[in-house]
Amino acid sequence: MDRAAVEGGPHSVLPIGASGLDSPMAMPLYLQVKSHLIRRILVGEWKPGEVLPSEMKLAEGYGLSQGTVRKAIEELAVEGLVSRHPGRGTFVTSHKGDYRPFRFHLFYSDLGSRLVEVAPDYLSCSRSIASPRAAQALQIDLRAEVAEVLRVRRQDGAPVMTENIMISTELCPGIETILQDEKPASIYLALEQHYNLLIVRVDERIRARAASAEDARLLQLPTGTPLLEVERVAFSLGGEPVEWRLTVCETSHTHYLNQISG
Amino acid sequence: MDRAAVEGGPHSVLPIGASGLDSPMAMPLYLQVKSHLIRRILVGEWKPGEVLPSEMKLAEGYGLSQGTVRKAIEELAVEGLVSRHPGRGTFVTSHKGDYRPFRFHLFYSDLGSRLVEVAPDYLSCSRSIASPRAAQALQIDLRAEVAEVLRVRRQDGAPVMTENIMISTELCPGIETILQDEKPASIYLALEQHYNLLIVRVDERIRARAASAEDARLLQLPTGTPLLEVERVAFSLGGEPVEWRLTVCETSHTHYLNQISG
DNA sequence: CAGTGGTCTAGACCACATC
DNA sequence: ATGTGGTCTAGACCACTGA
Repeated sequence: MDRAAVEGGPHSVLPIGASGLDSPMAMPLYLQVKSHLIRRILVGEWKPGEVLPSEMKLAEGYGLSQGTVRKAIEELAVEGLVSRHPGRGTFVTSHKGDYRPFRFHLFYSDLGSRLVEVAPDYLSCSRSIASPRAAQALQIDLRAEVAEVLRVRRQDGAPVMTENIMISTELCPGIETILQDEKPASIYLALEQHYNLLIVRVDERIRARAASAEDARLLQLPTGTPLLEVERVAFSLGGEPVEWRLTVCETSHTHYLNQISG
Repeated sequence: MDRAAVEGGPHSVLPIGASGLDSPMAMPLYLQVKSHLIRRILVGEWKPGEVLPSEMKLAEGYGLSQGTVRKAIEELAVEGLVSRHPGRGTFVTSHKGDYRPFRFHLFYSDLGSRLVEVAPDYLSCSRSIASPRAAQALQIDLRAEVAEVLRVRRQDGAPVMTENIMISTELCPGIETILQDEKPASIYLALEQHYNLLIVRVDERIRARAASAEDARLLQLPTGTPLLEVERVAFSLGGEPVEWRLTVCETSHTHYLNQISG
C-alpha cells in the first residue's frame, strides 16, 4: 500500500502522511482518517445532509483497507457528526431531518411532552453589545457586537420560559437579519444552513434564582418566584463557542431532565 | 466452528444458541455475546473490580472469532460496564478505583472544583416509610419500608446542599445498618460491595423551588430562598430502580454542570 | 518472557435501498 | 442488478504489562 493522499478536489485539505510524523503508530491510522474527514466536513467538502463517498471509495482514496476507514467513520457516527444508513450511505449530520432534532433541549412538561415542541414567540431581535458573561463565554471582546434575541415559550398558553440569546456577529455576519426575518424554531438549523456551522456540543450551567422584575413581567408571575436558570454555551464542530444563551424557566409544571449513563 | 456454549462453571447461564431462534442474523452474534456477558456479570461470575477472561479465551469458549467477541466487549466498555487496560485485561467496572469515581455527581463550585470532593455529614439514618414520590420511582408499595438517609454537604464550612435518600429494604436488606455504621462517601460503592448492585444509570429531574422551613434550618438561610432541587432515580445494571434521592442545593456559589455532546 | 488489548489487513456473505 | 453499510473470519504485527 502506498498511503495515497487525497488529491484532486478543490477541497483537498491535507494528505494524511503530509507531516513527516507518520512514524509507525504515532497516531493510529483510523484516528488520522477521522481527523482528516472532520477537516473535510468542516471545510465544506460535504455539507450537512449530503452523502459521503462509500467506505470502499474512501479506503481507495486513502490507500487503506475498508476496515480502517470503517472504524474512523464509526467513531464519527457515535459522536453524532455523521449518520449511517444501510443501503443508502453515510450522511453528514444535520439538525434538519429526522436525526434527533432538538437533542439539546432537555425541558419537559411534567406530563412528559417536550417543551420545545411549540414554536417560541420572538419578542425582539437586534444588534447589541455582548453582556460580560456572554463575551467571556464566546471568547470575544468585552464590548464586541452581537445579535441578541429574546424569546418566550408557552405551555397551554401561559409563558413558562424566556430565552436570551447572543451570537457573535463577527462569526455570523448578518445573523440578526436572518433571525429577524425567519424567526426560526431552531437557531442551530439556521446557523447550519447559512454559515455551515454545525453545533455538536453544549455546556449548560444550571442554577436557581429569584425572578427579577423583568422575569416577573415576561412570565407574568410575582417578583421573587424561584426560577431555573440555564446558562448555555454552544460549540461548533470546530470547537468554537458560537452561541451564548440564558434560559429562565418557571418549573411548577416543568422540569429539566438529565439522563446520565455510562 | 461449532458455536460451543459456555459450559462447566457453576455460573453458566444460557448458551448462546440455546433457543431454537439462532436463525442466521436474527440478532448479530456480537450482540448475543454482549447480552450473555452482561448476564454473567449480573449473576456474579465476575464481580466489580475483577478481571474477565481474555478475548481469546472467551472467543474459544463461545466458538467465535476474536473480532466478534472484541466487538461485544467494546460496547460494554463504551457503556461503562467494563474497562479495558492494554497488557492487563478487561475489568468489571467498579465505583472503587480510578474509573471515573462519582461520575454521576455534576455539582461544581463556581471556581471549578467538584462539590463531591468533601465527605458529607450524615445527619440521620434510619428505617422509614417511603414517600409517595420515592415509592413510585422505586416501583414499590406505597407504604413499603425504606432506609432513609439525610446528609449535608459543606463548602468552605457553610452548608450548601442537603440530600434525602431512600433505598428499598426489600432489595437491600440491612442497608440502613451498613449506612449507619460506615457513613460512606459513596453510597453506590457500598451497594456494589454489599449487594453486588452496580449503578449504571441515573435519571435526574431538576426544578427550582423556594426554601422550606426545614431547608432554611439545615442550610442556614432565609425561608423562601430559591434553591435547586434535583430528584434522582438510580438504576442498577439489571435496570431496577435502586435508590431515590432528593438533592436540594443553594446555588449562589455553586452550579450543576451538564455537558451534552453527540 | 508470555499474555494482554490495540491496530490493520483482506477476504467473505448478508440485508437493505435504489434504479 | 448494483452498491451500500453490517457482520464475521483468520490472520498479522504492535505496545504494554507483569512475572
